[in-house]
Amino acid sequence: MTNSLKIYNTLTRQKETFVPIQEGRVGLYVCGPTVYNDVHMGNCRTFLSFDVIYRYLIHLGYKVRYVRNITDAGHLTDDGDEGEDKISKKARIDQLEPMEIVHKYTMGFRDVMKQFNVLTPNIEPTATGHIVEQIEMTKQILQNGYAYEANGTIYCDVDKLNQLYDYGQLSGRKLDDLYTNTRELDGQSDKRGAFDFALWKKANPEHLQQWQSPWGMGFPGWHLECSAMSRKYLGERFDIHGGGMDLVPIHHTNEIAQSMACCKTTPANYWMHTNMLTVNGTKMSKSLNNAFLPHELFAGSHPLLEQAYSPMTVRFFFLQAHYSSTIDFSNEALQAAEKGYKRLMNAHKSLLQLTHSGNQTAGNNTEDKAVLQLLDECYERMNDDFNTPQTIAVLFELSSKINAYHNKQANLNDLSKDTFDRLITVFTSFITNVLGLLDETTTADNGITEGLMQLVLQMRTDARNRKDWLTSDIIRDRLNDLKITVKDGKDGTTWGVD
RNA sequence: GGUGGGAUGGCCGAGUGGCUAGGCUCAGCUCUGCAAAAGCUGCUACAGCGGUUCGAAUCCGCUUUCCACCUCCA
Repeated sequence: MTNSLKIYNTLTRQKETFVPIQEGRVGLYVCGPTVYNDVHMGNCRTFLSFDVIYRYLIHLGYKVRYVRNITDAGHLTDDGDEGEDKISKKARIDQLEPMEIVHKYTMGFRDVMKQFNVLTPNIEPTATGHIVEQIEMTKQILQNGYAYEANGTIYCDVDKLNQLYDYGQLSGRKLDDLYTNTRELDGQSDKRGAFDFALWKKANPEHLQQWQSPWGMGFPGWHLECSAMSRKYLGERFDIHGGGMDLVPIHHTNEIAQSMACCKTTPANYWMHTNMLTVNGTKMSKSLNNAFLPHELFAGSHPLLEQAYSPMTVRFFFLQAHYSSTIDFSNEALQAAEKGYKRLMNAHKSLLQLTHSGNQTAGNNTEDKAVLQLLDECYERMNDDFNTPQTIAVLFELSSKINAYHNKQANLNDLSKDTFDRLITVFTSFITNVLGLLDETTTADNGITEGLMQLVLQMRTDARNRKDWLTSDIIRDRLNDLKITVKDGKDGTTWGVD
């Protein structure tokens, strides 16, 4: 089962069978957030996508080391040499220490990830915690002759590297074409080639974040941290490197350049890229002012939002599209997702309430086989490049069957005990472990709510037995006012929270 | 201008050269004291124009159109 996993590799532009470097183990690196501001929903989508990828790899039995960095230094705001550090710019504006900014937004990011039920990576390294490694890597690249110094800044020599390998392979472009078709940029005076990029930048005295280096006071370049940290924790060559699609042409292209220049190897075998979240067809981004913050979504407090949407509704909404497709945010789509999510979770709840007679012989072989087939399909769909929308479609088909068993519209004893047990195991683990969906209606109140509900529903049942429809309907209507749905079934009455 | 990716039924969103996506909405039926929930059924699409093929929404070409990247961005 595990060896049939296929992954779309940006590097080769095709789906490939996943073969880990070390059998049974996976090294996974994902580019994390720059903590100079709140993460918006577009950022979250990427981390949610890779969360499911991480979860499924674990589910398949792999021992995974998942590294996702926190960028707390570097990353210039401008493209020119006079650019300013994002972290220090924000610090100056807010009259705060850089470390204060970084701490605040790191905490905020972790809080949001927790709300979305995103698993914590095994390591969350920070750029400022790995200055030594970045200096070391810069030294090696200089020694290998693929970098040069100009006024205290170290640039990577892309032209020379391009003789070693195809620099533009990841983005599917030739360096020559890039030269002829790229707009002229200003302020590149120190660079020998237009696509050379800084490994280490000289810092001006007023620069808030700077460190001692062999080339004077400075700070690491835009892309070096990921190369240095992935190398440190996963090795010079590891299995999967991921991130948002917008990182392909510059950031990831230059990460490959750095690894080639330093270690003569491309860092990762499989490159996975998640697509963008759009709003009204346009990419969500901070600069366009169309970015929702997670808490605005949960509270419904953004002008474009008609209502609040829960974290699990949003998680489910994202998973209904493939990670490699754009997905458009709209109230209609989210409301549909909210209902679908509840339907799925209710089916799961119903499944856990079913009891099987224990008969090992299937009462209906066709039905038994159909269920087993659907359970296998869950794996087939996920093995096909983590196709969550198709997996969810299969889970909905199983939901219809579960609901029918639950409401005595179909006979549970059509299934053998083994099939029933497998249904519970697979359905539950896909909902809970693989897709990471939590039941938001569950409350930890020591069963008080459930006890009270049983009391109320018993009173209503008594009224119904007396044909006292007035009383029974008042109870039902009042519960509806509290957003509690009463469901009269053949085996009695159950309830659920809207 | 260059490069890449799209255009699917009322909405969202998968997918494959011939076989049901799925969810939401809507209509009908069953169940029900009535409803709700649930099950079943129906509405049935692949931007346009050519071409390849026994057969194409799926492959090729052209057209229209949208988006992303080429500047930090998940």
